[in-house]
Amino acid sequence: MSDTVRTRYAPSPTGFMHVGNLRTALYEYLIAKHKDGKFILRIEDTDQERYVEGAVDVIYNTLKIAGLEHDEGPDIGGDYGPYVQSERKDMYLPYAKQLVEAGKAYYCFCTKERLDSLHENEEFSSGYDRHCRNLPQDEVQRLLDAGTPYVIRQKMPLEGSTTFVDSVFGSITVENSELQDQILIKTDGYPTYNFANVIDDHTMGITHVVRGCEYLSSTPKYNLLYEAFGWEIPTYVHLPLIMGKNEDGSVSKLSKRHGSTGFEDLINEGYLPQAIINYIALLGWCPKGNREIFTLKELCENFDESGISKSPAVFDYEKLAWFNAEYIKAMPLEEFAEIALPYFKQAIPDKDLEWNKVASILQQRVTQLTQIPDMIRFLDKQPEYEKELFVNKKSKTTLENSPEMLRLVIDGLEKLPVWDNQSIHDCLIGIAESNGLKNGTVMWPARIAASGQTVTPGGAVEILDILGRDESMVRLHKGLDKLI
RNA sequence: GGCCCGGUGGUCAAGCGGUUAAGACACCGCCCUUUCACGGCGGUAACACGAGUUCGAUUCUCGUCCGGGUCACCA
Repeated sequence: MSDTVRTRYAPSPTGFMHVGNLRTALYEYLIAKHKDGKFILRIEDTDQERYVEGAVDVIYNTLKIAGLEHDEGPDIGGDYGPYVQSERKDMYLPYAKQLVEAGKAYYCFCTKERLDSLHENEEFSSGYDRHCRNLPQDEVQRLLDAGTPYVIRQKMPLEGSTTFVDSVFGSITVENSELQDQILIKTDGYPTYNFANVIDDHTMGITHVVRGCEYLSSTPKYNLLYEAFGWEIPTYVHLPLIMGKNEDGSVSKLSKRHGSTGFEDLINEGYLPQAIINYIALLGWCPKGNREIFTLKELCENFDESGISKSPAVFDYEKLAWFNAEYIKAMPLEEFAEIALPYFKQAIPDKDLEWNKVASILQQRVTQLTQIPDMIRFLDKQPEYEKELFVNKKSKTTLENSPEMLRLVIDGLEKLPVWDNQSIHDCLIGIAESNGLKNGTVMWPARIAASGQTVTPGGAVEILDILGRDESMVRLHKGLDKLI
């Protein structure tokens, strides 16, 4: 086997892609691609009870939108298939039996009920008493022949300790007495997650096992399995958890109550895939320099495991929004206009404005696409407004001088031969100049009359331009009427 | 509760025995500007606590406290 790095993303199809999972997938991708390795997708569907229709497509879609293209997987094949655990079902039992023969595992015939009752007994608070661990060979055979339901459990050493090295957390030692004789094969014949993982990772040639650090404490069991088979232990990379901030200020593992935690939810809230990827890449990993904006390709080039942090990180929607705004500002106008169009139509379904102009005034001030409708609705229907809006200290506008300003503006604009940004601009600036006024003194009333609100995307000139001559004149006159 | 892991400003974080303890988001102020925003400049704000090692600890060791994870026929 070559020394190519092979990582795998092994989600179970639940129909929901949590950002924590996505971040794991991202790091797996980056670790592989940084070294020109392979990123493999494997579907872990050994839990038949939790199967969700269409959930696999959610995984494909997310990876595609996020740009995390896998090199091998159920949909595209590869040399190590099949890539769906349920299709590999028959592979696991022989391995488990091999362990039984080697004395590293054993059949357990305990019923669920008996185990449950053990839970209530303090003496066996672990919920297991190793009842079947030393069953005589002939008794085992007798029960097997009788068709008694069984599971196969891993036989943990009763004493000593197991040490493993994680490339993020370093060396970790656990007493073997802490380890339960975990189930390898369930009654239904399916392997448990932990067992299937080891078999699959080994048979698929996975070199780096990347996963959330909730698996840190079960890693010794994995190693005991690798050792029992005489297999090479992969490099472990355990990632710190992503937390969410609670209302009382405390933190806990990121979940729905903290807001949107699904990739799809975030997209629906107007965040760009690249911005999400960029942000979560930096949640738990720090590049060498001070740069923060990275394309996926640049992340691949710059990623290195030594920058992964050990402590959990709180997901911050404000920082995500900042990244999002940066990505929006950086894209070509045409591209922004295209992705923003649905939001334009949402606010103004019936009118056909010059969307490129709308996009150009919006692009520099949008942080989430979903904010767009509220920002531009006034272009379609002017909101009711109070005449007090005309008063602005900084622009030196009052209820007294505003009517005059509007008259000047109306007179000036009426004479314009062409209605475009440049002409309107020159006209308004000209009015200010020839009357010895601040630009703002002219612009403020014009913008208020044109929009009906104090905060607008773009200034008076842009808004008048977009509204067009007719609508502009109607609004300016209406503003004037309001004042006199 | 046992075991494992972590603890630098509100958040993400750099640091790896000697620093004025970076940078980013957020916040505040100023400038620019036809508003808001953008942009520019500046500011507030941190090494959980207590011992020890050391000439010297944010950095190393131990304890305390706090936070998290894990103890399934779930993954």
